[in-house]
Amino acid sequence: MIDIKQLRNNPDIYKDNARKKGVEVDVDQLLGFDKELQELRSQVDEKRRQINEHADNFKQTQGTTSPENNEKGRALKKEKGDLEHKLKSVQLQFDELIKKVPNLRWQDVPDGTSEADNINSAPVIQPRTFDFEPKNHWQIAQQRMWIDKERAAKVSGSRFAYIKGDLVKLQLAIVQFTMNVLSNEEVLKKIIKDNSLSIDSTPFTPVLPPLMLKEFVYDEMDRLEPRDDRYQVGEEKDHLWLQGSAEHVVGSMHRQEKFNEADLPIRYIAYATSFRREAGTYGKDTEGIFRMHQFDKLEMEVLSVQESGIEEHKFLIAIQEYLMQQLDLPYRVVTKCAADIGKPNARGIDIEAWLPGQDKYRETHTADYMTDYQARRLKTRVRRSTENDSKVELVHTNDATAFALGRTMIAIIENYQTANGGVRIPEVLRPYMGNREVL
RNA sequence: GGAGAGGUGGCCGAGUGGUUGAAGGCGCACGCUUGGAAAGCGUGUAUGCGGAGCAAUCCGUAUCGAGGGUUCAAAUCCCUCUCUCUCCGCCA
Repeated sequence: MIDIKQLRNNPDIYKDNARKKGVEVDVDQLLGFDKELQELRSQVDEKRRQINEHADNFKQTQGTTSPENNEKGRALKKEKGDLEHKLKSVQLQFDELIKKVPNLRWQDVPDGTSEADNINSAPVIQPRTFDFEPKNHWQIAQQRMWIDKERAAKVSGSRFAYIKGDLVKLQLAIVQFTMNVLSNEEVLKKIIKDNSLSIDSTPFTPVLPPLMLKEFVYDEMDRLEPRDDRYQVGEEKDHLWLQGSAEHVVGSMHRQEKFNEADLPIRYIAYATSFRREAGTYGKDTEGIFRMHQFDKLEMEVLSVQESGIEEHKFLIAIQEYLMQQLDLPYRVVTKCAADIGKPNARGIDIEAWLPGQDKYRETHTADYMTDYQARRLKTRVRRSTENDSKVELVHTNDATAFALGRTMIAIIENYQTANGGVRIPEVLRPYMGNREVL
C-alpha cells in the first residue's frame, strides 16, 4: 500500500504513475474519502474527549453519581457511536480504493505499454553453437525417463509431473550449491566488491517456509490477486492459500515486527514448492515442465533500511548473474518497463536463459524491489537511532529468484546436451553429484 | 479430537473497575564520577492519527493478542475468535 500522506501532497505523480503502469484508479475519489475521514476522525476524537472528561468528574467521588449524570454519559456515548459508524463505512471504502493505487516506479524504469517494451541486454553469456540439431528438454528428458507427465496426469491432471532419477539428483545438487554460495560471506563480499556496491555482507539464512498462508496476510503482501492464479485450501474451514512463490510466505514472516537497525539487513534463501493455477495459459508451453502447477524454487528475500533498498535490489540481481555464470548458462538481462513490473513493484528485472531447444530466451529469474509498499500493510518496521533521536520507519523489501529449479534444469539439459543425447553436468555441480561428469 | 494454562512496553514481569501509557527489573541512551573503564548515582527511554509552534516541545485521541459487549468509566467484568504452551489421544 502507498503512503496516503505522499499522495495528498503529490496526487499528480500518483495519477501519472498509475497511468504509466496501466492501472485504473480514481485518485480524486480517494482524496475525497481521505478528507472525509480526517473530519470524522477529529469529530470522534472530540466526542471521546467529552466522554473522558465526563467520566473524570466521578473520580473524586469514587463512583457516587446521579441518574442525570448517567443519562448524560449515555447520550454522549450514543453520539460517539453514530459518528464511529459513519467513520467505519468511509474507512472501508477508503481501504478498498487505496489498495488499488500502485507503487511508484523507480526513476530509471523505462516507459512502455506491454512486455514488448521491455529492454533486453546483449547476451551476457553467449549462446553456444551446436554442430548438431539441439533437442528440447522434453525430448531428452522423456527419452531418459526423467519426466513422467502421463502418469502425473492420471493422478493429478495436466501440468503436473513426476521428476525422476538423475534429474532429482541434479535438483538437489543445485539446491546445495546455491545454499552454500549464499551462506558464504566471502563469496558475497566478492560480488559486492565486483559490483561496486556499498552494503553489508550478511549471509543469507536458509529457510524452509510453510507453504500455506492466511488470506489476509496474502492480501497484505499484495500478492493474493489475481486469485484465479491461486489455489485455496479448505475454503470454508481453514481460509488458507497455497503460496505462489516463497516470497509470499517469507516476506510476510516478520509482519507486525519492529527491528533494531543493527538487525538489518535480514537475508533469506528459501527452498519451497510454489503453486500456480496458470489460469489463462491454456495451450501455452504445454511441452515438458516449463510451466507447471507446482514447481520448486530457491528464492531470496531481503528486508533492509530504506537507503540500501536499491542496492540490495542490485545485489540480488548481481547474485542471480553470478549464479548463472557459475552454471555457465547463456543469458541476458531484461529491464522491465512500467507496464510490466507489477503493481507493488518499484523496479523489476528478469533474467532470461537461452534455450537452444526452443531457439529462444525464456524467463528463469525475476527480481522485485518493492520499496516500503509491502511493509506498510505488514507493519514490518525498524527503529532507527541517531544522536538523541529515535524514529521508527518501514523496512524496504526485495525478493528475487535464486533458481527456479524446473526451468534451470531445462536450461542445463538444453545447453549441456551432447550429440548422442547425453547431458554434461555443469562443473560447479559435480562435487554434489559424486564428481560425475554426465547425467 | 479431549482437558488445562496463558498472550501486558525492546525484553522480563506487576497489575480484578476510576489516581495506570501502564509499578519494578533488565537492556539501551545521555550526564555525574574516573587518568580511562567497571561499579555507583542521576535523568531519559512505545507507536498511530489530528491540532498548535521556526523549533526543543506541547495539547487531544487511540493502542495491554483481535473483534464485540456491560458501565458515567475497562489492561481489569462478559462473549466470540485467534495464537502459544502443558498433559492425553491420533499420526509423518
